[in-house]
Amino acid sequence: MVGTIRTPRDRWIEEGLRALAAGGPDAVRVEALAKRLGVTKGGFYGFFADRDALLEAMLDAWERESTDEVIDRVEREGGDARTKALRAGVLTFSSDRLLPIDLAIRDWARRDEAVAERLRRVDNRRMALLREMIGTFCSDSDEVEARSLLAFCVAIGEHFLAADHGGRTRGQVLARAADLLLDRPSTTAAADREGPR
Amino acid sequence: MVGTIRTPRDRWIEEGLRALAAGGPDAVRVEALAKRLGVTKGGFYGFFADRDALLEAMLDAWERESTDEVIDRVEREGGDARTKALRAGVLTFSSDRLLPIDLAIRDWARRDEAVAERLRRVDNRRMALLREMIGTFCSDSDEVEARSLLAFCVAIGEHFLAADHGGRTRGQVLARAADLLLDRPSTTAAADREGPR
DNA sequence: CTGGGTTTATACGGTAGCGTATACATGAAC
DNA sequence: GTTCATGTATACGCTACCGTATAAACCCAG
Repeated sequence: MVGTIRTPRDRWIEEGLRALAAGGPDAVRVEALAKRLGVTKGGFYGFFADRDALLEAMLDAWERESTDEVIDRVEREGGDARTKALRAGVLTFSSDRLLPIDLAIRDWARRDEAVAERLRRVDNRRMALLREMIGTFCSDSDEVEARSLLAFCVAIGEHFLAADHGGRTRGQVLARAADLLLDRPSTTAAADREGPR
Repeated sequence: MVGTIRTPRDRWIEEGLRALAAGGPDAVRVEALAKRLGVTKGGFYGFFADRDALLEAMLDAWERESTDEVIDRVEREGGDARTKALRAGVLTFSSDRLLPIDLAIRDWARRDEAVAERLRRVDNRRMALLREMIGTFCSDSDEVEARSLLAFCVAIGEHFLAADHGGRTRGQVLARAADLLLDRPSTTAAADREGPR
């Protein structure tokens, strides 16, 4: 090793993910990233063969970060299944950093089969966590699957929806939806109902 | 009127929506549309001031088509609330034409406030239909809202999810999820099998 | 058949981005 | 202090696209 690396490979990936989150894959442009990093694109092609190689590396980083790292951390901190699955969801879907990247990749996957394949791997691991959590209070495996899908869809779909809720906040409605999905008596009930089934 | 219009304004909008559905707003490029229409961009600037004007017109067309037209048709064909809301959903979310446009606009709305505002108008009308349908069998308005949100999120989120379901098809799991949301006894009850519906 | 308005083709200048080539700068090793 | 690999700046050719200008093609009215 001789010359000091001022802008290492990881910085390009990090900045690329930021651009992806902000504007989708089309917004990941080598010269724009360089400008944001305060350098020119001179060094870029030492780390990456071309723009596509950066996109691949970004997806690698995202995939690792949103599966292994999240799961490692969840396992390390322990707790029961419900606690762990909840923490996994929080780590992913409440992260100002990971969430926008996640959403951008979901849209990207609709148009690129290779991206869809990666997303499938990640989503399957997340679904496994959801099944584990919901399986703690529901024994019908078909219903576990349905509730897990509902939970996952709401975690994602919520961010693609623009509807208002007549005086209620989105958070309030989501809380009530979680009660339904997790088969909890509603915490805000009036003349109250009960969860399905 | 003299010269015949070979490529009327609507053709540009239609082709623009196709490009939007296929590749997002960045894929709507004047010269690319012209090529697909078999002309050059010569006539484009007679109909539109610039590319942004086309994007606006596309959004206008989409907004009208996915609210007024759907709702007119639903009302015209009649039926009870449940039937009508269901038909509205089918018209929008089972359309090979409208669905991909809808999804593309949802992603677009995350980055453009003006698009988000339009989406809010459309989504609010759709939510109203859902509330109406779910209100026919559920009286707690908070729960109606929660179930409507869940239904909407699953209708959208489903397309942004890549997970598998362990032997089941996505359709089967969705059918069971619909049973839960609509408070129907499951049609695929506990111990048995068979397809959706 | 001719005139005139409308649509389209073609050509242009400008910007932005990719990928390459090449020279410069840096700092650890010797 | 020299060496030298490595990261960086700069310049280049190329392509794609935008928006404008202008000329050609077209079609209907008269």
